[in-house]
Amino acid sequence: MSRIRTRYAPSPTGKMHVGNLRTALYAYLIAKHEEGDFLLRIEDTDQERIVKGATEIIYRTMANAGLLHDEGPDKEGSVGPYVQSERQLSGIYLDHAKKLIDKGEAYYCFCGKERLDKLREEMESRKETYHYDKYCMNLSEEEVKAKLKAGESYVIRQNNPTEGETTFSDVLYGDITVSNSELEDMILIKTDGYPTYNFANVVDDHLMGITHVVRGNEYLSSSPKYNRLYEAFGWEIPVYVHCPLITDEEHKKLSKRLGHASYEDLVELGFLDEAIINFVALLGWSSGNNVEIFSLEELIKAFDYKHINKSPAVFDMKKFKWMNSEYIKNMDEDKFYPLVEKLVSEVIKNPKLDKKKIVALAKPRLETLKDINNIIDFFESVPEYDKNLYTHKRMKTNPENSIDFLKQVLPILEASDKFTLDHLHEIIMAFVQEAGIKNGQVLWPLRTALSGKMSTPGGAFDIMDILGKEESINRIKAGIKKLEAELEV
RNA sequence: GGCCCGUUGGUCAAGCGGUUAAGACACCGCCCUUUCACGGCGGUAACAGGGGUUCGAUUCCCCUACGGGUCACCA
Repeated sequence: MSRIRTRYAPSPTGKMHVGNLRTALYAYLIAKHEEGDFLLRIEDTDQERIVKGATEIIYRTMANAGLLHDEGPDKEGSVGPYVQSERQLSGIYLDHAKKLIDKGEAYYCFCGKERLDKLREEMESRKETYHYDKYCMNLSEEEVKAKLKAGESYVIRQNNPTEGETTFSDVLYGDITVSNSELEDMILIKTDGYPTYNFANVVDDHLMGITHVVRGNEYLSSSPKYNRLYEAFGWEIPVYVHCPLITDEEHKKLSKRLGHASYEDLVELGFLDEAIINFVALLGWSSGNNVEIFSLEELIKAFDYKHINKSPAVFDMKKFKWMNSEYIKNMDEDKFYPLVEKLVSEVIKNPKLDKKKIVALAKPRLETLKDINNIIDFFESVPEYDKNLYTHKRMKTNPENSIDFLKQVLPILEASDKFTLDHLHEIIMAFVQEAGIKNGQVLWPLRTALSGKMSTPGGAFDIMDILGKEESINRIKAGIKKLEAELEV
């Protein structure tokens, strides 16, 4: 067995879509599982669609995701260059196309847009599927030479048989056979001299020694044409791995409109790199032994591409959020804090508040990084709230008795010189015991007055510990005032 | 429309001729608890339909239905 080589071959046309990311990930995992090579090749043969900066996005995304390539434009190997527009300069694509012409497997075509449009129209009106009609196949060698000499613009097309059938094999989908009459004489070299994706892809995969072609399901139906190209060249056909689609909740292809289309969007929404990789890996693949949380290293070890699913997978935001929260919970505080420091600073301005403590408290309850501000904003200031927040059925508290409880604890807190977690716990609990009431009867009103929120990270003690004595007491007083004002008839 | 592919609970998914058809997310209930959450325990919920093959089909074959992909000088 030769060394496995896979590649990720994106076009620099924008952000990195989740579907592409998964294709890249699977290609990476397949190679690394067997200690093979993973290459990055930029397919920029459509000069019009190139988006400036898109290549940088690809580099950045791959790096952030941890999908490090062994060879690529920025990491030269022995089969470079790794950018198709650069490869084009040496004329390899045209040379290869000409080899095919010599073998009768391709031909020059001089048909202009007008004729093609007309042809298409005619066929459509007859309800036939459009196929190029091999018109230029009938040109004699002399005619071709004359046209070339005259400088007529041309393309080179693949010459596919019209009878018989072609079979190709995919590891996941098995043998797929199509009638040759379905095969279009696809264009190999465009008028501008650039190869089409279809052609460059095959040529480069072969020249770069790619053993496993990993790509999206959408290429499944064009694969027979690729096979014919390999056969025409007499090249060894690679192992095909066509990955299933990723869809949205409506079972439609993921789109940008949903806001979770690209890797960058997900990061923007507050998802962690590791969680994204983990989740995307599980969209279409499973380890088979009930493990779901995988680091990239663990994925490499566990990944067996023969277990990739055939059916499309829905990108479920809920499960994704759960997974992200798992990663957040398990992260070291020191590593986590820098990730949210900026966000937290937008909300917590009071220099007396210990942001690290606040973050530590909020961390276990986050689904995404972005959630944090809505959870901790009350530390900065108490929001407007309804007095009925003081009502708690199980604690048997209500606005009326909350006033009493708050008034009773207030002097105890005021008298305390220490405001540490332990000490607060001690003095409040002593009071609770003495008064013969339930913990919640004093703690619930306290927490409400301190936060003005239905739910908070941590409890009354944690909040007081962070707020400090002065602010805590002010808030409790404000709570009493509010209740008195609102209960007054 | 032609061609190709797919179809196990709401979602992700185990299963690869004989199972009480796993597990996870979500949902519901209970417990824990100063709230929510976390955590623990439990529950509801699935083999698209119809024919074969077989002693026996979720597993193999065919048909239908539904879903998706593809039909460019885009990748």
